[in-house]
Amino acid sequence: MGTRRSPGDARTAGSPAAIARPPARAGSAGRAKSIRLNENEIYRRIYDAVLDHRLQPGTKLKEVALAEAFGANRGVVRKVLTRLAYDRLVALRPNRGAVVAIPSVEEGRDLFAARRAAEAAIVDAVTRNIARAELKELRVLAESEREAYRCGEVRKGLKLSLKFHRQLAAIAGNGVLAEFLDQLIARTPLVVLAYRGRGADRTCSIDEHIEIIDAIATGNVAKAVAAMTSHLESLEGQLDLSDDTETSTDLVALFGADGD
Amino acid sequence: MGTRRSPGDARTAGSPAAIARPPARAGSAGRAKSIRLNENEIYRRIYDAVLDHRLQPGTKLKEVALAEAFGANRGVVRKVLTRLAYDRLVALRPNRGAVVAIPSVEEGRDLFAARRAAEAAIVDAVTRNIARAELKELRVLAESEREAYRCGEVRKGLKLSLKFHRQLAAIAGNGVLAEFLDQLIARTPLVVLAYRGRGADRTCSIDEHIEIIDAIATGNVAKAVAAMTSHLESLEGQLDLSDDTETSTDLVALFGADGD
DNA sequence: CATGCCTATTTTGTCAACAATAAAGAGATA
DNA sequence: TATCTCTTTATTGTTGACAAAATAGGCATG
Repeated sequence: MGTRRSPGDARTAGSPAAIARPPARAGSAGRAKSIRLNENEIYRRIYDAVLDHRLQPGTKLKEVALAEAFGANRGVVRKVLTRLAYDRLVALRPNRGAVVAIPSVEEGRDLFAARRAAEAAIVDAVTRNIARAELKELRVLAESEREAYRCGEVRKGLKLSLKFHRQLAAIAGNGVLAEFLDQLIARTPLVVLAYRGRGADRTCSIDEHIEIIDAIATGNVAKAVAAMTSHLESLEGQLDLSDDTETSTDLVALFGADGD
Repeated sequence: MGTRRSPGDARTAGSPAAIARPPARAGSAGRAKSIRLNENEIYRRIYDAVLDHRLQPGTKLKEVALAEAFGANRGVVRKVLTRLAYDRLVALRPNRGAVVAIPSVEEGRDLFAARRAAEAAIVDAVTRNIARAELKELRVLAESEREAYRCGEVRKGLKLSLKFHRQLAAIAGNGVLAEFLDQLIARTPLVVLAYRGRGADRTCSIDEHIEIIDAIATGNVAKAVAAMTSHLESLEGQLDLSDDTETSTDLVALFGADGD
């Protein structure tokens, strides 16, 4: 059952094989033998690939190619794609297959607004209830994040940065909110990737994380919430979410131009 | 996502056929002929059945029975169940089939807390931005809701009540938040059904909806948010979400009892 | 030379048979 | 009579073949 197409043409950043390969660097560079992976593992691989910026928005995800890459059945891949579509990480167009989702600017803005709402509630609860040990853990986490960035390990830093937000949600102790935030966090990298402006490499500024922790330690709820809110606003501010974009908008801009 | 236990046994309130039948009263009482339904319609039917309190938590949903009821393939039913599981409306136990979800007390509390956070953000945005026409629409909606309850049409009233909350989300204009709220709204009836205390029939008190509208009309953001918050708290207050329940707790209580 | 139509190939969607697992029931034994 | 085990039945899970749709490429035509 040949994928006979030449490797050259898919200029897609992540070839199926590259996605299938675990995030680790190529130890035995030769063959990533694709041992049979089960549904959850496949899901996790693709999920992580999106979080790691290894999958560009718009990349087509063909069922057979993925099936081969993961050494799995096509039906399994199909189920995974369905789950990812539910997470809004991929878009499933009827009869036309799956692509990595391309969030619209509006979706991007809504996403950040939703994060502000959710994380404000989380920080509120955390500030009222946090134990000393949990606070300590947060500091340790932030410290290793800073360390990762200092050593230039951006991917690890990014991962720890996400973990910081998740950890806060866990401390807040609301499973429903935590799950929602998880979905929002997973979608954020796609927005960042699609709309990053000039120098927006560091997704979360580490200093702001520490500011948040300090504010929480204060016990001042309003201050802690404000710290989180401004952190998210600063993150959003690094993006270019002005009204244009949207593929069709290219045409609109073209027609609207006075260049005739 | 635990949800094990089946204390009262699935004394299946809704037979598959009853679920399949559209919410309308039996016009031609004889055979609900079950014309082939597609995936989305089946999904909607079950979804509505949960919202309408026609499906009790814990009811077993067998694949073949549903397939026959809907005149559909088993594979289609399976996909629908997967989607519903993602919505947390059904619990999918490996190799043991699907049941209508039985939310835990903790999940119930988290759900209401999440609703407070989400709807506070929504009311905040709405109060700042609402147009006169939209305000008018809200009043009309609340009025027809009151009318439905006055005429004893509880099911219609309940549906309009949910619509009120959704409408607010729509006015707020944040698609991501609206979608999240939609999921929370869908799960609420299950919590109500599982934990309703004494006389908790009216799920949303209509007067409180009108109070919310009035507060929004004022333009006072804090007041509007407070109105929504207290509305949700009053709703939650009608439930019995004390710490017990949870099947395992039955055992604990049993062993802990001094009856020996 | 560009454009529209038609065929070939790729890709997705559906289904039905088969396999694996859990529930139910019968029978035996203490 | 209660309990345990073994067999039978019912239900879920998986796979592969088949059908339908969309894309891509070639061909004729204006």
